[in-house]
Amino acid sequence: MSTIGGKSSRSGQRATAPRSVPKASGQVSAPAVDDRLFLQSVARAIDVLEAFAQSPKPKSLGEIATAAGVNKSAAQRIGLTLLSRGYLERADSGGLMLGRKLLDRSFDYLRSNPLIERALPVLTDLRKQAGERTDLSLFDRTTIIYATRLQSKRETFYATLAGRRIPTFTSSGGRACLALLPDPEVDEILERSERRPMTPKSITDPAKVWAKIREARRDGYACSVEESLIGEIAVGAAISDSRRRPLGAIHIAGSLSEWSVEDFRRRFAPLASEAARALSG
Amino acid sequence: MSTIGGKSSRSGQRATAPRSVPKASGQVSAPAVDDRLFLQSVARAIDVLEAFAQSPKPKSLGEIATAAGVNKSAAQRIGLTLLSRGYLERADSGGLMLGRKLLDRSFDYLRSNPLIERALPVLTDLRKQAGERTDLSLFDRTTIIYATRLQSKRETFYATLAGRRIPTFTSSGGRACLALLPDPEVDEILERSERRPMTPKSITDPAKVWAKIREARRDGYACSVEESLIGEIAVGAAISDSRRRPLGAIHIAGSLSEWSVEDFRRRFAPLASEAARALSG
DNA sequence: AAGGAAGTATCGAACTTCAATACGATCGTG
DNA sequence: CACGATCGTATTGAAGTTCGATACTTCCTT
Repeated sequence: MSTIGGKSSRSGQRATAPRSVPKASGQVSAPAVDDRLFLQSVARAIDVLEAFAQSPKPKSLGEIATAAGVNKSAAQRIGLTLLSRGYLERADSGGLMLGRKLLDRSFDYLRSNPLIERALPVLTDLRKQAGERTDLSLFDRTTIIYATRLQSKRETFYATLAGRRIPTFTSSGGRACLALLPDPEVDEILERSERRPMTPKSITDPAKVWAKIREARRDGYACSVEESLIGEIAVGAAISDSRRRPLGAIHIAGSLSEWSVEDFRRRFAPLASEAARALSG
Repeated sequence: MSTIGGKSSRSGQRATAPRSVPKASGQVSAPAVDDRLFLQSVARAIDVLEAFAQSPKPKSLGEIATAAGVNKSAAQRIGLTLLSRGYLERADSGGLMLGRKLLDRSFDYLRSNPLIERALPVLTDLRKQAGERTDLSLFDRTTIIYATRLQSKRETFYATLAGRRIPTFTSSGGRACLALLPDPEVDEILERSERRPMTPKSITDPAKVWAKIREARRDGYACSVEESLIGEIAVGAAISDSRRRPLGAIHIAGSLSEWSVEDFRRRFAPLASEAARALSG
């Protein structure tokens, strides 16, 4: 997957009306841009970086070219440029891999997001009080992104990393966010979502997801049991802005080996809801 | 700060020998690139993103242009391109701010780094055993980057975020890394480091830093007291590869309000060292 | 009402980028 | 040991993509 239009997107007709550039793929959310203001080489550099999302192993220039959908010359130019800036690094094998500089940018992002700054002390207290993993997620339409994760025990690798995305409709916090939206918008998001289940227990049938969302509207929080990880239960409560638009959610996650579904909900749902309310404006 | 050559870096002489492109600024570590394989527009797009490092607030196109050292037209093109890909977002104020997609890239990076995957369970156990904050940092010559942070109590905002950089010579883990390097290389790193103290207690005098490094060579770990944050003590032990080159370090950090320097060292230095040894190969 | 700043849009020039190609080195295999 | 396949690297002519100045509109501030 990569930019669609292949060859030359902006060629030939110079005096035409503004054409919009098609988005890469996947989630359709970012705004389109007038053709003549669109920088092809920048977009392709992004394609190269994003090519590592599928498999983040070191790649040769040829592999990069294939994965990013550019020719070898472009891979060479882009690769060397990103290398010189630290966004790619040389692997011991000689190939190119993602570079440490990427961490700097995400640090800047985290630092720039006021919600995260406000939420962190609340999350910390919550984790201490609950004794279970506590996450802050950011709502991004069809997916949510975990921005901060405070684990309490040993967790799976992916349960500890910030930046991970999960379909909104399978996650407790995501459903809590959906519960704040008007019906048509929920439908649109469900429509656009990739309906592949993360676990055998994932609820993917729109009707059943809708039932969970209505439940969340009633209760003020949402719950998911083994829908993103077998053996895990989570409750989530949405954080909203002043116009009650969802910004993200607070999650509390625990293990079914230690809790019954009912006990977990009873105990932690109020904590999550209260924390989320404190952060909403 | 941005690319140096201002106007046209690669103009005129087509048939010249390869010239290297000067690095942007700051840390000199990334390799230079042959002029003719260097993508100016990609580099400028990076400049734009990096412009938010100084102050991550939303910026107008004019502010971006100034901060990144490009003209307004370039800021417009780059800004819109990055916006269309989600690496910038529109702020409520109308300006542009960093976008959530940045988190995806750093997630890919974290996921791609085998050390991090191996270290996380070790770190988790260590945090549980120590009951104090436990960090994994990556060695990057003049600076270290915190890649994973497992807090135990309420911490300052910056002590919780991954991606943060700190001068190698002030950090416990950084000094433990330096202790593995040959003398001239240490000198070179100290030379290149920005010697601005992070706190009044920061040791910046090269001779005194060297004393700490020798101490680390003797003990197998390093210690820093209030050098990056007032009231904080930390011990760090280096993780090395098969050739004993430093890859990063394990840090254990606690509060001076709860520990004396000696007690803290005695108790946690062995834990950090053992964990680091387990991860070295 | 004037002045300023912001976002947006346009355009011709030409510099930067493009893609094909070539070269030397390495590697694994027949 | 030679062969073919890939790798990273480097070069080149062509032209398309990018450049930067400029202008327009809108919105605030003074």
